[in-house]
Amino acid sequence: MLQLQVLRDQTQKVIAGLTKRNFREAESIVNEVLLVDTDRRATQGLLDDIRAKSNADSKKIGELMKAGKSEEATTLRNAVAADKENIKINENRLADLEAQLQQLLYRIPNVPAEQVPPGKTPDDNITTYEWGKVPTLAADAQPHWELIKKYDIIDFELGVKISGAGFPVYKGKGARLQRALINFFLDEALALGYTEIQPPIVVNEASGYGTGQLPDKEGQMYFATEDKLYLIPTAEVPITNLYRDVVLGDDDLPVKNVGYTPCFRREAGSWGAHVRGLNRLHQFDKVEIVRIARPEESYDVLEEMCTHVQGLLEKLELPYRRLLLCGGDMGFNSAMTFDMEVFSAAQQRWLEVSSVSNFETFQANRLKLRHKGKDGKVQLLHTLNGSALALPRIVAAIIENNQSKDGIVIPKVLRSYTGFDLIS
RNA sequence: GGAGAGAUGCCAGAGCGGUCGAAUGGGCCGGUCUCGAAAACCGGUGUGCGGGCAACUGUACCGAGGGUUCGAAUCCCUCUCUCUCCGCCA
Repeated sequence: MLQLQVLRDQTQKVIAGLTKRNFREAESIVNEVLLVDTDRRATQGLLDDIRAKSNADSKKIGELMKAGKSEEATTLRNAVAADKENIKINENRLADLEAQLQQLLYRIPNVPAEQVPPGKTPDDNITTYEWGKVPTLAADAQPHWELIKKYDIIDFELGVKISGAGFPVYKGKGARLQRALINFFLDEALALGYTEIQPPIVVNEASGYGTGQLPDKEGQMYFATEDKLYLIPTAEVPITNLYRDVVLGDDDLPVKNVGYTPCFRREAGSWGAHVRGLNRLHQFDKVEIVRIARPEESYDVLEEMCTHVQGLLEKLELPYRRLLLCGGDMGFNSAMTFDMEVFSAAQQRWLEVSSVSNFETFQANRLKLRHKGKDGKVQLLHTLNGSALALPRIVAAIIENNQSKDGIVIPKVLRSYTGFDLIS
């Protein structure tokens, strides 16, 4: 959620930024916000004045009663009663305007950072870095959904039986590969000074609002109606919400958290040819890094996070490219996002395995996550997060790129974690 | 699931329906003292919104939401959460 103050002070800049991400209603909705806000402030001014008068009169009534001047007190009492009506009317009006404002603000996406290129589709994303050589596979190379059957390591049919489509069962070396990757990712983050968090994997409604899944995206989350709890779509939600309504001091910064959780996504209506096998699931595993930083440092932090993620891919010997997302391809909350994509030789396509974003104050404003310095000044912090990494597509890429006539070769860094070199 | 107790500022903990944004203690920050520190003493120490260049000022907030009253942290109702005991249990 954008800050009203920013909307007021930098109206044109905001509109220009929103236009960069093809948010068509930008101008009209921002103007509506400004209009409602003006009304809101006028109403509050009026309300405060009436309240001030009413408070003063009430106090006076007390004094008059004490002094025994009950007639004067009664007169004043009637005056206050009239004010009370007026207060009620304006309170309702104010609440109404605030709700309107809130709804409008919820609809406005974040303003892209300066460096974000304009554009509408993924074709407009800019490749800022590429690493590794795409392996040349044998002519009979197979996609992972064939290989997992061949080696019997991931079973979709079994998943369908006990849960449904998109809930695979990992078996034997498949399960061990999963566990190895999770541990590897966590250890790599810990080595960089991250604190490991094991959060709940269901969250309440307030948390959904805090990180921006609610309102509007409730259709993407599984919901336990009896207890009004949402299954998390990413660890970002619980880990970032740890800091909801929190004022951090200098000693609390920087915040560097890492957490492994399963993630649940309904992915309503997004099934098709491109989402075969592990490419898109209802439940998958992910190690997420979450950072909270001072505004002036957040872009350095973003770079640091990207470097970390790229390091993971390099250690896994997976060829990848780094994309700076264009305005039109960025998520609603993000000010700047880098995607890491791994090339799958067998599918002959790039697979997104990580998305690293700086939300600037967009989430912090909703969360009321602030920093209070030694000078006593309170300001919103910046939040960032990134996958480091999401498992299924990494697994898909490893299986496909490392296939050989002997079996699937486990990347060297993982071998101490898996306990085996080969899936055969 | 059953019974009871409670929810107040960074923490602990007071608070006859008006003088309570809130005693007191601790913590923290600043100062005096000191070569330095401790102790002691003095002062300061919430957030949102509105107005103001600012000093400052109006208003709201004592778990959340309603209600009674001229006036509510204080009375009433509902909800949420926490704690204790019992039951169940990984």
